[in-house]
Amino acid sequence: MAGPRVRFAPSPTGFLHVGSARTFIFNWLYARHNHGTMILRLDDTDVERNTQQSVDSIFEGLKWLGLNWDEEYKQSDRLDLHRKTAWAIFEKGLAYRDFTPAHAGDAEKSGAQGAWLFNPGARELSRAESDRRAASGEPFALRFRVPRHGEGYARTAWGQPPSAVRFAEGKLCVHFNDAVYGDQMKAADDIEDFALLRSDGMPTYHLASCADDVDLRISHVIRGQDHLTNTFKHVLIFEAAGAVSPQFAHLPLLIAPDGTKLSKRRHGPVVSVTTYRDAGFLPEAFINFLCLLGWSPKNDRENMSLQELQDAFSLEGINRSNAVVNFKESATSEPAAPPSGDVIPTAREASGRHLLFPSPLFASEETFDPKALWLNAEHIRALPVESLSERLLPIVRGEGWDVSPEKMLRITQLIRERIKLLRDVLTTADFFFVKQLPPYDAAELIPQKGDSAMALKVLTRAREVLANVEFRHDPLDHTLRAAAQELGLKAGQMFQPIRVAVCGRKNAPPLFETLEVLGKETTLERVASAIAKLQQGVN
RNA sequence: GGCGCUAUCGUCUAGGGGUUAGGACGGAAGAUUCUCAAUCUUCAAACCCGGGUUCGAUUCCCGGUAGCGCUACCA
Repeated sequence: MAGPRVRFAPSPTGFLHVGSARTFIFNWLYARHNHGTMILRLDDTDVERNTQQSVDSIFEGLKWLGLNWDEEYKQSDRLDLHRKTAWAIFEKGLAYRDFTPAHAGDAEKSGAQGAWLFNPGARELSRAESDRRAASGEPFALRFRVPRHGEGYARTAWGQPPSAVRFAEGKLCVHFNDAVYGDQMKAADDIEDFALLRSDGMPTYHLASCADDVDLRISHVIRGQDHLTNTFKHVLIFEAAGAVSPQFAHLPLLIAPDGTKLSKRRHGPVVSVTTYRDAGFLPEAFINFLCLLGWSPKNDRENMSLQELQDAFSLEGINRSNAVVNFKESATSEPAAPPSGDVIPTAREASGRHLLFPSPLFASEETFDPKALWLNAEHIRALPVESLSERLLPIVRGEGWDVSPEKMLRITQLIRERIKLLRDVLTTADFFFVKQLPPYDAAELIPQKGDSAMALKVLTRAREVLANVEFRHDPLDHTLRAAAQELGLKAGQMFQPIRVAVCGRKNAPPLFETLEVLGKETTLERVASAIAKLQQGVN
């Protein structure tokens, strides 16, 4: 295959978060748009922090997105390649052993003066001396010998015309071109002698990443902008390894409304992909949303299918400034006690389950970026009813409610314009599923410009009339309107008490369709108990 | 501290030397309707600051400021 080869290379140190998901999606889109190859590579060289649990949750997130990849690798399987690459660089004289002990994580920031470049003495160590100390078992890190001004770099591998290393403005500079950020140049004297191999022999991220990119023939590296300045090091490694650098494209970062980077610690579950899945986002809507952060098709299109995204995607559409994922932070801060009942979906109350713990995972709708919700609603409406219904069914059943697929389909038609998240089915259509309506205030039964006597009159009449009508839309319509006229009421005044009696609330799908699905028996039962409720209130 | 990147409505963005600075979400108002939703109409809402270049800068250049990133034997 002649197309580009791109990779998504997460390090398994946590769940899949939205920023990583977007990086994955952009890589995928680029690969598919250009008939290339999508590679998944687990960058797991940090044995301390990697966990299997994290690997699992990353796969879980990717599986939900539903975007496939063509090849899969794990860096920990390829350590030999990394080491071989490192030592080849060493043999060229472009890396050296540093016997200086690693500083134990302290912040010796070298304060006022410039950045740290290398440890004194390590660079100049003769090869013989270096070999001797290594042979004696003394631990060392292998460091890259970043070309320095006045060190005769021309004698090394550097300096040939296509080199990334060149003189500019009297300084030795490293250069590369980024598809998003354009030409990038940095003085070599601002790049420290970074490590290739740790003293335990494990490759560092920089080395492993580049060695694998070479070996896997990666043509385009599309990743977060947090790697932009690392790229100077990478370009150096590629060249030292005798390889041509891939084309780089760095993505603007996704940040939280408070301007800081997204972190689970600070911002809670809204940064995890599975939260969106569990809240009832459609993967295609979530993908659509993420694509609009930091990329634009430049034609005002927003609501797009996967295929449309794939057709429209290009690196030129990526912009350079960070984008805010506009979720509500207050709703997600985890220790904040569940304040009042309104956080708890009524469906849960009704079913009497999970009552005590409104999991932050299912934080209210207001938690999510409004645009994400809007897009999700758009995608929900764009779905064929049958397929929407199929997705809703397991959610309803998961709540312990039994519905037949046939009934679910009819309900779906009534709610599809009324839900933003799949899970909203539980709060929007609950009255279709429960046998017993959750308690509601009898005052709700009272129509506009009416009193409880009017409500009683309406419901009493409705009970008589409904007992003798066929439960289909038109007969219901005619009968109830006629009843209203007969009672000298406006249609709305007639319908509202019935709606509340039957749904337990004022806001619900259209009345006749609702009654049709509910059926005569349930309807009459609920009207009867509403009448009882009213009579109770009167006494 | 050093180095780098960025800066258009609240948010996501389009645009570009001369525009009524466009779209979307969200907000407000109205229409429609048996409520809600959907739909439609309308409204409010932005070029970070200061210098240059220019007949003219929001756009180009420089400086400032702010935000973010990197500055690890993390990735």
